[in-house]
Amino acid sequence: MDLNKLSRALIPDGDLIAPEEYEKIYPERNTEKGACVTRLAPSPTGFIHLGNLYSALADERAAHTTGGIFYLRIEDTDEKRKVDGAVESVIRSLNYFGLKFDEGAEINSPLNNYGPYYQRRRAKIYRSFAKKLIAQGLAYPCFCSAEELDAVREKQTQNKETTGYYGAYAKCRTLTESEIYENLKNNKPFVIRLKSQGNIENKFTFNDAIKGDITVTENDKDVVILKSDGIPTYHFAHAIDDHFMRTTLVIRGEEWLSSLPVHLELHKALGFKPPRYAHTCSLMKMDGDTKRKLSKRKDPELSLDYYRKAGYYPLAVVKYLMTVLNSNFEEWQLKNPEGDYRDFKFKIEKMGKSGALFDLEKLCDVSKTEISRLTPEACYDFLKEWVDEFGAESDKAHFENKEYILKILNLIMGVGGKKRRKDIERAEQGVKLMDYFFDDTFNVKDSYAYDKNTVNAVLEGFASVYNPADDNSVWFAKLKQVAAQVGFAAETSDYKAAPEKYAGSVSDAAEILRIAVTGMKNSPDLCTIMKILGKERCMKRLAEGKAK
RNA sequence: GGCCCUGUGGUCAAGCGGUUAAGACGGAGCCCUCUCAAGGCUCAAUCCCGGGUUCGAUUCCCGGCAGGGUCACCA
Repeated sequence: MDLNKLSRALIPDGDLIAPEEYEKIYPERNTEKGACVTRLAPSPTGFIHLGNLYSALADERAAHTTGGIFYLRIEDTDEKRKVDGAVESVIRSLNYFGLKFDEGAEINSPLNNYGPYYQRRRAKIYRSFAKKLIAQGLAYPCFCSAEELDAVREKQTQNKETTGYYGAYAKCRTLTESEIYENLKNNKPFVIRLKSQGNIENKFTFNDAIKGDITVTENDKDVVILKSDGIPTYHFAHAIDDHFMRTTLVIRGEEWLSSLPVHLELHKALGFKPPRYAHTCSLMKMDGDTKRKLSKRKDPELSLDYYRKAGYYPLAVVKYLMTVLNSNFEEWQLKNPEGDYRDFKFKIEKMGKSGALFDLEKLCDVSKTEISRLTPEACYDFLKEWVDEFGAESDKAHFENKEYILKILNLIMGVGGKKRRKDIERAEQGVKLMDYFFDDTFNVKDSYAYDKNTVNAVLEGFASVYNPADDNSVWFAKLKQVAAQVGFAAETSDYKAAPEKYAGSVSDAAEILRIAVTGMKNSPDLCTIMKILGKERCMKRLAEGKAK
């Protein structure tokens, strides 16, 4: 059979560039030795969740800790998956979490010499190589219909054989020249398949950057490389793109591990040196009582927009993910509390071999800690940004008064101060925490544990002696005095020694006062709160807080 | 079902033939204290099971078991 003629018949495109030329068009990158070139290669569904960020972070760190390049390629070979605005959404989401691409789709970069970065726009490259493979006898046309393939698969399943297009099942592998041209003449749709040279009996060991040595068998499936619409499958596009975009480290989910033999064979057939692979374990989620991989379809609450909306501090999300990525990150951070996570020596080899359960509680802890380290100004900016986008009207109005919010953050939340409080775990909840500082959102949540007379005696008593100029000790001394007047123990120790002698202790008096002023049993330092609220507002609350 | 990966407290996990089996989150308790938060201290809690190899296995080997992944003209 004249294979050159066949390749021209199958790929008649007149505008193809010879395969050899591409080595010159996309030369090796002149990065330093050891530099990793990595990529994020999403399909343009526009929906990215925590799992994607996790893997993107691994890519980004691997590149940027080695002086390499992190680029964005869009795998849009499946038309059905396309969503408008998806690419911008990916970039925006990643930027929000501080991850930046050096190169790629929709990135304005001087490094953009390896494009186009959309696979659909690379059709010529793929077709040029498919043509070459056909001419070499390493690929062939397959005219089987979906129905025929289904029937074969069903038969294989029944016979408990491995499903797929291989060996004797690869019907079109042995088509005669005249059969092929007859089919072409009849415009019968076809795909191009790899003519696998592998043998399923042969095992070989492959080294994965994360999993270590993995023993697999050679591929013997004649996988589709060009679909009937002339667009490549993932496998073929991956081999060509990662080669010509000069990716050195392919980091991808472990769901790809099983098709690794295909990819290796494809590289061999194309004459490419395969990149290093790192198959990451996916982030898991508890579903009932079993673990399950995070899923786009099933877990919309894990979309990155969800975290933005809930107001998690973006850096905290990244740091949480870092702890999952490299478990020694946490220790490093403990030793370098001021350290930028970018200074941590990320190692792809240190990544865990088993899927980690996503731990929301831990994320919350990291988020709280990060926010507590902020200066009041930085915290204000963070909260303000959230309020502008997601806050209620009342929140927006409150945040117009920056000085007042800063006072609250500074003194009450202890943000940035020595006496750190970790009250704010995310913007949504932090903003709510401030409600009682404003008259329109102040409401009484807790109720008094004492009778009307006692409550009112405490409130009236304190109102009559309160002076906002008092410092903390004077303020507390006055409270003790009022407490004693209504039959409470002025010293907690006295109360503990003989509870039957008192109606309560000074802390009970404080509770009454606290409920009147903040509406809650629990709050930060009351004396400071009252100073921020101002005398007028305090007196009003003391008066209105009286038991009816 | 075939094939591949994984298996240390509730969770994330150090460990890499001999350890009192780190640390973090969470839990419990105590201290501090006007309550809460924070902080300090303390405690409970782990090597999937069975065989080997070895003077000695969490660690190495084999077999189970369990969990995950994958078997498309989807990525």
